[in-house]
Amino acid sequence: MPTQEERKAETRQRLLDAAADLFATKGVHAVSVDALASAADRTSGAVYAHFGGKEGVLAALLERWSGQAAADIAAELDAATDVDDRLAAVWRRFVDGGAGVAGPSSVGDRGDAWLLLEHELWLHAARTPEVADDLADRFARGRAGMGSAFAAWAAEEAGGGASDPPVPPDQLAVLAMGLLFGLEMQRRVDPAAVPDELAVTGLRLLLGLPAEAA
Amino acid sequence: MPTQEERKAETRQRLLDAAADLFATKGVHAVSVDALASAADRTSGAVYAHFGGKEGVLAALLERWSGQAAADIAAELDAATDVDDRLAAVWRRFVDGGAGVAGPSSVGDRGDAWLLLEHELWLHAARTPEVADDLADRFARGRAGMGSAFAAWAAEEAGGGASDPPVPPDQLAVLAMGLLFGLEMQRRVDPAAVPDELAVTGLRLLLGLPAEAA
DNA sequence: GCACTTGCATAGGGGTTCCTACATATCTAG
DNA sequence: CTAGATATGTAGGAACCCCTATGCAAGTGC
Repeated sequence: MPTQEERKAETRQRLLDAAADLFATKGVHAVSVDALASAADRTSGAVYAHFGGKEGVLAALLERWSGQAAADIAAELDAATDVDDRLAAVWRRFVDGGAGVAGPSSVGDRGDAWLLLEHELWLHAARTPEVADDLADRFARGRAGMGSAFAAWAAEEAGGGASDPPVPPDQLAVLAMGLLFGLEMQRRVDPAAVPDELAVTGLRLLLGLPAEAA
Repeated sequence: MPTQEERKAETRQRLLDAAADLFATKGVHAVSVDALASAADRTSGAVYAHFGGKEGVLAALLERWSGQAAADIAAELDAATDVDDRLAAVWRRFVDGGAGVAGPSSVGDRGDAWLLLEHELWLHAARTPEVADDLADRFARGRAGMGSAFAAWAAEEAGGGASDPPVPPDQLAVLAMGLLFGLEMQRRVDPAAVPDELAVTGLRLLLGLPAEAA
């Protein structure tokens, strides 16, 4: 006998999970409210009671992910030891998709769908100023995570005699995030054009390192 | 008394222009066939006679632009003289949008809408393998244009004693295009995060040049 | 000038979607 | 146990959209 609040929380979770999956794989516009609800074993009534409509679901999804991606990337950066390993890990995170995107329970078979949704959100935000502000926060958090990681390991390597990064960490994060997004866009339609090594090389160049590891 | 072929060509042009404008500003899914036709002062019948449906319009739009963007970028690269000027011009081309996007006659007031459509096409292609091939060609042409320009001016500067680019021109083009796309994505939702100088700096770094001009 | 073709308009069927009342089941308080 | 509150299911109206069938007018070949 679950309490009411638990019931409510569960359907909310189910709806968001289903939305994350369906929106990413089929596209937001291709998913009807009924289809979304039914994928969550609920009906459209629940959707409107919770979110007021499809738009509300989208907004809730955005909020749910805010910060998580940033934390994920930062964690990834701290995990590996070698510079190239770290860079490769960051790139891989982009290519393979973030963890927990489809929710903890129903991990979708295709983890790489999150980027599609990210682009869908971006497209939506680019035409809707209020949403743009949200997405700007999202990006800013991601940059902050990367930036602090860059700063940390730059300081760490300064002792090792490595060269200073050519631009301040926060700006470096903008460039790195940009490169990651843009390379992934090309890779998605033509994987051969963007081998993993090239991505690492690009990141190395932005860091002011030689193209290839010594 | 226009000939039949002229009539046909004009409506085709009108439909494509209207589609370019509407698709970019409102998004493909938000534009009905009737709305599209009516914006071109025609009716849905004409749309189906010409393109068979909305999908066909999209494909025709893609074809119309193929190569043009590539040529534009290459031309832009050749026009300026200073390296930074060239890089800034490339970046500006991205920010302000390509010329002739909305057709020669009805230049839309917002030239920057083409990137939104580019993303829309990308999103569509990422879920539709046949379309992905088309878009891959499109990207490849863009890279080829940039790559040859890079190669040309690298050779030119080799005499001047400048350092070699750190990676071959074709790979450089992949990185540069990636950076441009990714920076524009961030700029769109948060212009302050991506000042023009930062974009130029990023491109300089990819070219193996110091972050700031001497 | 006349049959023929072609380009586009018109009208409407069939399906889908969004959203809203209302009904029902489930939980909560006293 | 009962009454009320709350969460979700159910049903349906109204709008919208895609697409096809058909009509008409404008160009074309003879």
